[in-house]
Amino acid sequence: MADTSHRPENRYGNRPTMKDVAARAGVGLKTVSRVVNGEPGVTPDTERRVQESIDALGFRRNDSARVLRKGRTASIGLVLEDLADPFYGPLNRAVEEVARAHGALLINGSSAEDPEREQELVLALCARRVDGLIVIPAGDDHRYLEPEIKAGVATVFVDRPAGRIDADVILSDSFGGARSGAAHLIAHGHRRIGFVGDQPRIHTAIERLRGYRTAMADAGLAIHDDWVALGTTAPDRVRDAVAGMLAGPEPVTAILTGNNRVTVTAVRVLAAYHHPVALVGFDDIELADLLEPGVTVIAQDAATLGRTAAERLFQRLDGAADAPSRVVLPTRLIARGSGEIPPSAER
Amino acid sequence: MADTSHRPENRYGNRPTMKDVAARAGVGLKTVSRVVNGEPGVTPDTERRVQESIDALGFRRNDSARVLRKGRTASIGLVLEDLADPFYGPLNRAVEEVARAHGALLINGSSAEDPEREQELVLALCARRVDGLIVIPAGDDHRYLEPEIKAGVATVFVDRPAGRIDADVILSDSFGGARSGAAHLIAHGHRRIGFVGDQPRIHTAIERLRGYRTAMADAGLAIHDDWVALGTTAPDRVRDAVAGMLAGPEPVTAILTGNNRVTVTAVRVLAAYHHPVALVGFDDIELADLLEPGVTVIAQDAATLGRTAAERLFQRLDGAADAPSRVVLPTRLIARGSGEIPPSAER
DNA sequence: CTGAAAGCGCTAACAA
DNA sequence: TTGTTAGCGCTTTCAG
Repeated sequence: MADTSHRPENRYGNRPTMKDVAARAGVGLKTVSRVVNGEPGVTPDTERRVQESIDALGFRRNDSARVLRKGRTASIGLVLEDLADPFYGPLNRAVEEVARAHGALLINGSSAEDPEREQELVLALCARRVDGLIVIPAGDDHRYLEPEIKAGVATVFVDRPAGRIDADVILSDSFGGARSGAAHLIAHGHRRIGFVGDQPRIHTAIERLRGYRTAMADAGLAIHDDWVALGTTAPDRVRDAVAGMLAGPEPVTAILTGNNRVTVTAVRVLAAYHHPVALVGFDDIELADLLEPGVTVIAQDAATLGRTAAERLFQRLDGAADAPSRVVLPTRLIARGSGEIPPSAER
Repeated sequence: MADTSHRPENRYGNRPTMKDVAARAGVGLKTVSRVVNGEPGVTPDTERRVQESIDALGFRRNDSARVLRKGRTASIGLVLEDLADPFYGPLNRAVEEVARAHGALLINGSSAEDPEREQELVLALCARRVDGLIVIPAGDDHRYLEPEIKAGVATVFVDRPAGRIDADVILSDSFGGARSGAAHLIAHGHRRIGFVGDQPRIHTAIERLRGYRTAMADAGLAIHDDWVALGTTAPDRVRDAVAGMLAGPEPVTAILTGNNRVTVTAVRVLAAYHHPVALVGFDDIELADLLEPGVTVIAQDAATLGRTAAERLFQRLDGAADAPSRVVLPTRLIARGSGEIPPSAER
């Protein structure tokens, strides 16, 4: 145990404070503060002496104290569903880049699609006094955020709208995207089309289902009960859902999947199936173009979703006080083969 | 503009403090603190009155102030290369889960493979007084961290070792993995094998190259200069590198790629090539099993990497003072077809 | 069981 | 140009 410490013990291990630096440099506390923060009004000579003390002591400003005094933490929180889901990677990164451009750090966490965990996380972030919050909601009731928002925590929702409160939101056009996906399959001759989506609690799941229903109705096609399956994205659940649609009395000839997790599993199931079945997936997935057939998808732009949300957040932080807005980004259908497979001959 | 505020203005928008709660409940400040923190020694009746005030005022404890006083922030920092890279998603998530289990929040950021940005981020995290740091290094000199570590910031490196300082590190067996990948190709009859890797500044790139060289040497095979290409993972660079190896005077019949980003581009190039070329990729990639041929990979377990690192970090935070350790996790070769393609007939 | 006082490390406001 | 004083909102200490 080396005994080099001649500095007073303090709670951060053994960190020098501005006071220590000031003492060593033989100047006042405020002078150190000025040097550390690059404020004007310090002789080059004094500055040099202070800087020397800083280096010698290994001083690093304690931002916790600074935050307490200044009232802004220069950090924002991002709550998403799953940090490991590739869909959220680009979104996360885009938010980070905007935050960085504004000198803010990013604190983030996964709700794991659990409303309670979402709330717990969000409130923990509020206790840390993040300046703003970007939330991909898991729950559908965000009234718990009202006092926070009233207290000045800027909040933007992405990917799904807030529940029961009025707030900024950035969405992809789930309804339109799903509708065009289903219409695409119909245009290629399909009449019996299945929809495998996410849990009905999730807004996008419902919207995509609605898009599918609308396209079917527009084409005058009835939907058999067995053709719609909402639920978790667990591979087993998806596997069963797809198998069910393929095996029933009115087997589908095409499937529309509700998100990237579902698509990946559906691709696996269909690859092993004895008959060609058409597939359109919501969300683009890596390597989709190289599969045989390529996977036709309705792509959303996750990075733009994140960037737009973060920019909106910083507008709010910079004082924008207009009414909450709702931005809906378009989706894009990318035909790669799987969505253009014609209905297979009757069994 | 509603004028409901009869509370004193303070800097966080308009947030009530413990003092406000105390005043309203007609109790002392410390009593509020006790209730908020669930400390014993408060009459049920008093507690009820305080709780009522808390709810009415929408009070939320200011953790910044708490942190200043207590010295621990209950947050850890994670610096990785790119939040959008699917390889880091599971790692990130695993770290988050461990942090959560320990009641800590996760602050994270991307170094974008830029040593300066890494340092900037790390020091910003230190200024926030994160309790600990998990770093996937971009740079190769971490002496800038010495004062921080000495001051008590626990630090664990993952995926790549620290440069010029002694610290805990969790790695995958890059050397062994690459060696087995190359040996696998050799066992399948290849003699001219190329290696396309990441930038030579990156430790794993060098280790994997070394694994490749060792396997070749073990088999008594010479390596032509054109067969090794290190550089960025930009698709264009990889495309050119692969094309070069395929076109030279001594064209390769098989390729070993150095990470997931490189593999994805190599798969694209080879899919468009007129000749079958064998491929083994470092890192598993989603849907690799469904391509034709399936992509043979050397898989590392990113989640375990992250979990192990986080657990080590919390051991340190809980006082573990043993010498820095180095953990090397095994990799696993998954044969799916592309690595078992025999050398193609001479042109 | 309860509360008053001191102080965490910093910055704002003012004085010298 | 420099330093002093008074907090930021909380927890710790110690006295009622």
